[in-house]
Order: sequence, then C-alpha cells, then structure tokens
Amino acid sequence: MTSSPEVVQLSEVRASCTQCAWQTLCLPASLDGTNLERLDEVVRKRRPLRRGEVLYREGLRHAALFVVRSGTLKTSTTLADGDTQVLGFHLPGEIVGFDGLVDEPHHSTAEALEDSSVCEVPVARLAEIAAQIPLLQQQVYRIMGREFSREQMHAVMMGRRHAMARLALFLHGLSERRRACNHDPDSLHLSMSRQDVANYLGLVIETVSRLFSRLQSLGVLAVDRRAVRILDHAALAELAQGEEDSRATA
Amino acid sequence: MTSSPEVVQLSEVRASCTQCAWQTLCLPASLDGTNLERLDEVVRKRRPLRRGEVLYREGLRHAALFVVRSGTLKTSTTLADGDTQVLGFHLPGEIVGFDGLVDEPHHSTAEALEDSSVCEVPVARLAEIAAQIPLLQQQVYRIMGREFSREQMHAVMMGRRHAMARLALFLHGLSERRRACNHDPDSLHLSMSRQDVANYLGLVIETVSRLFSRLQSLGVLAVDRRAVRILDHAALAELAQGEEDSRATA
DNA sequence: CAGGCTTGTTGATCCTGATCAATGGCGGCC
DNA sequence: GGCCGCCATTGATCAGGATCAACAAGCCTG
Repeated sequence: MTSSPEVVQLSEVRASCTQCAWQTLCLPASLDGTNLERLDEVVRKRRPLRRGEVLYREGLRHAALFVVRSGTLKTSTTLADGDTQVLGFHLPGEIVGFDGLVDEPHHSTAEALEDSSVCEVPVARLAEIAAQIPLLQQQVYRIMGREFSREQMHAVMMGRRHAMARLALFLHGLSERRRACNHDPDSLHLSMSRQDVANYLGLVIETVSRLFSRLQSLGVLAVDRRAVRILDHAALAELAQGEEDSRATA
Repeated sequence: MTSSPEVVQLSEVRASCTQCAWQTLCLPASLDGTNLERLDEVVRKRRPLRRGEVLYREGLRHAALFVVRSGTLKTSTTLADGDTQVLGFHLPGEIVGFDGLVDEPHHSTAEALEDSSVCEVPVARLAEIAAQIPLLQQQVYRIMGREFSREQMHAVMMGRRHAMARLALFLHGLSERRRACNHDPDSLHLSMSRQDVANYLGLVIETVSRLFSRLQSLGVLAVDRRAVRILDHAALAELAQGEEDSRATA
C-alpha cells in the first residue's frame, strides 16, 4: 500500500509485516515503510502449526525468534528431577525464543496448544539488518528488556503471592492480552489444561480446580470447562493484588 | 600485552577491558584486540560506589548496562502494595541494567551493598559499535538470552521449591559464583542482611534464620553472623535439589 | 559505659495449600 | 450403545512455612 505494490497482494498480504495486525507490538514498531520492507525480507512467514506440534525443542540449537500470529503456544522445560515445568503461554503478537539466542541450545520447548501459526525470524539475519537500522536495533533491545522484566515480575509473583492471587493474576493477564488484540476481554477460552495452568502457577491441579470453583461461587467468573467468562473485573483485580489488608511491611 | 602497549599503563591498566579479569564473562568475550579497544572507548570506567549508594533508580530513565567490577549490588523493585521486593544480588563480573534498556524507565533500583565499583556501558553507544562488530552483537544477544533464562529458572525455583531448597540453591549459587571468580568457594561473606535474603527467596526472615540454624546443626554449614563456611557441598547440592524421593510426576 | 536501636535467633500456634482418595463427566473406541 | 480412560471436581487430612511473641547480641550515640 506504500511503495512496493507488487509484494502487497493476495494472501501474501496477510503474511507481510507491513500489513500485520501485531505490527505495533512486534519488531516492526517504529519502523517506516522502507525499513519495514527490509525486515519483511528476513522474516519467514506463516509457518502453520498443528495442535501439539513442537516449534523448537529443549537442547537443540535453533537461533530464531518466533512471533505468534494465531493460536497459542506453550513453552516448558525439564527440571533436574525429570519433571516438566511450564514456563509460559504465548498469544498472538507475542514473541518466543529468547533463550536459545545465538549458538546456545534452547533451554525450553515450544509447542502449539491449538492450531497456530508463527512468523520465524532467524536471529543471524535479524542481527544483520538491525545493524543497519538503529531503530530496529533499539526495538530488539526494548523487547528483550521487556521480556526480562516480565520474567522478573513472574518470579516475584511465584514467590510471594498466594494461590488465589496467582490464578487471578493469570486470568487478568489473559484478559488484558485479549483486550490488546481487540478481542472481548470478558470471554476466555483456555487452550491449556488445568494441569498446565497449575504447573505454570506452581500449584497443584486440585488447588486450581478449587479456586475456579470458588471464583465461580463468588460470582467473579462463570466457568464451563475451558470456557471462562469474567463477570467482575474489579473483584478479580482485587484478588490479584492479594487483597490482604494494607499493612505493608516496606 | 597484545597490540597497543601505550594504553596498557599504570592504574589505567585495571580500568581497561583488555586487562579486565571478567573479560570472559562480560561483553568482550570473543573479541580480539582491535575490537576490544573499540569497546573500551565506550565504556565509562571504574565508577566507585559507596555502601548504600544507588546506581540507578526505579522510574528513571538511564539506558546503560553496568558491569560489577568489585563489591556487591542489590536490585529491587517496589510492588503494587508498596512493599519492596529484592530481585537479585550481583557479584563481580555480572551485569545489571537489562530492564531500562532504551527509552523505557527502569523497573528496578540498583544499590551497592558494600563499597563497590562498576563499569558503565551506555546502551546507545554500545548499540552503535555492536552494529559494526557482529561478534559483539552476538555477545550482547547471548548475554541477554542467558539473563532471560536465568530469570525463568528463578521463577520456577520460587514457585516449586521448598524453603530449604531455595536457601540451599542460593548458597550453592553464591559458592559457584565465587569459584568462577577464582575465590574460595567454601567461604562466603554475605554482604546482604537476612531480611534481604528472605525477601529475595520469597520467605520470611524467621524461616531463613531457622534454616541457617538447621544447616549448621546438620553439619552442612558453619555460620557466624554473615560469615558462612560451606562444610559439605554434596549435602548442600542435595538439599538444593529438593532431595525428596524420586517419585517424579512427569 | 549505659541505653536504645537494629539485626538475628528461637518458640508456640495457625492457616494455606499439598497429599491422599473417591467420584463425576465427557469423548473415543470397539 | 456400552465400556474404558482421561480430565476435572470435591472431600479429608497433613505439613510446611507464616505469624505472633519474646529474647539475645552487636553497634552506634550520647
């Protein structure tokens, strides 16, 4: 639509960064037309994934970032004792692959929880053009810094929050992420099992189940299997804060 | 000692990347002489910090990375409820400042726990020369990826490990970091208070105190205030694993 | 040196969430 | 359609760590 009409055509349109719905969240943010096209060249587009399919696997080298375009991904790792630990869930517009940057093997496995599609951005080629486009370089740093901070906050949540606050925060976060995608923030379809949710939150499946029941009886949620409707955002947000009285310890 | 003897002189020697003890851990890893000197130019050297002095503060913009050269830093953030949360402790050779990259304000505050010194690396200038030195660019990505994974693992630890495993892992980690600096890995001098340790581990000070006592009575540690001697590394490592019998859940 | 203050240790009790156990609901397969 | 197996829910009990409380040991100040 800007300078090169020949690449903006047909279904290819949906595969181009210049037309992508996640532009503002993703790498292209703050790039102008010409630079966007240069980024576009290095992005391998529209890789479709079936439910259960693995995008990259722990221990393997695959220096690329992946932008989720549709669906949901789950990242997980294997702990020393052999248990699996869920590290995160990744919705459209979000980026995975920050471990495994450059040479080092991935510490995590990324798997599709439902039929999904991703854009693949090989790190080597990204680095090449980022070296030529300072704004892109900045954006890469910014995104990495943001993800780093997000993980820090997740660690804090895991260490200090009670079970209810963790689940409330999780649901609230999902809702906000849906809002960011211009979807209805009140209705969530959890593409992950209760087991995955529990594992992610450092809880046990029974606890998660009880919490869902409690939230329903409190009138905060309407729960039907994996379909969740948020009835009272304010209450959910309050529960997410820990809602214990304000005798802060400093 | 390599190519330019004129910059390798006097006290300046100790301030140069080419001579720095942390070279292999830090940004310069894998750079050769000429490129090292170019990096050297952008690094503001040897900023001394008094105990309690703040390096950067939450909410302020200051796009720079800092390499700890001596001493110990503590990073922390303020939670929604006003409480302070310790995010990490940073020993010589380690890097802080990954939040607050580029424009965005810092999410955390970095403070010296004892008299320390750091090298400051302005991100804008780092980006400039990284754009010209692919190996440096790679190293920046590698370090960021490593820090990201480290935070992920910390989050997992906070969510799944019992109090004893957390403390054992913390002490074991400190020991390993001392080993990496060619210091005695058996003798630790904790420059942080019990309160800081407890806060960092998502525990309460009484619990940490009890755990220290228990470790001492088990013959794993000899504790005298903040001086800790590790007597049984194997036992500490086992406690860090959770040492609950191996009925893994998968 | 005394006194107060901060930091750390130890004890008693309570509560959250894990564990153990049983049941319900739904989908796939023969 | 009936059976089996997985996923989720619910109940009963237990234990790890928080909370409340008292006390000891340094450290700074006057």
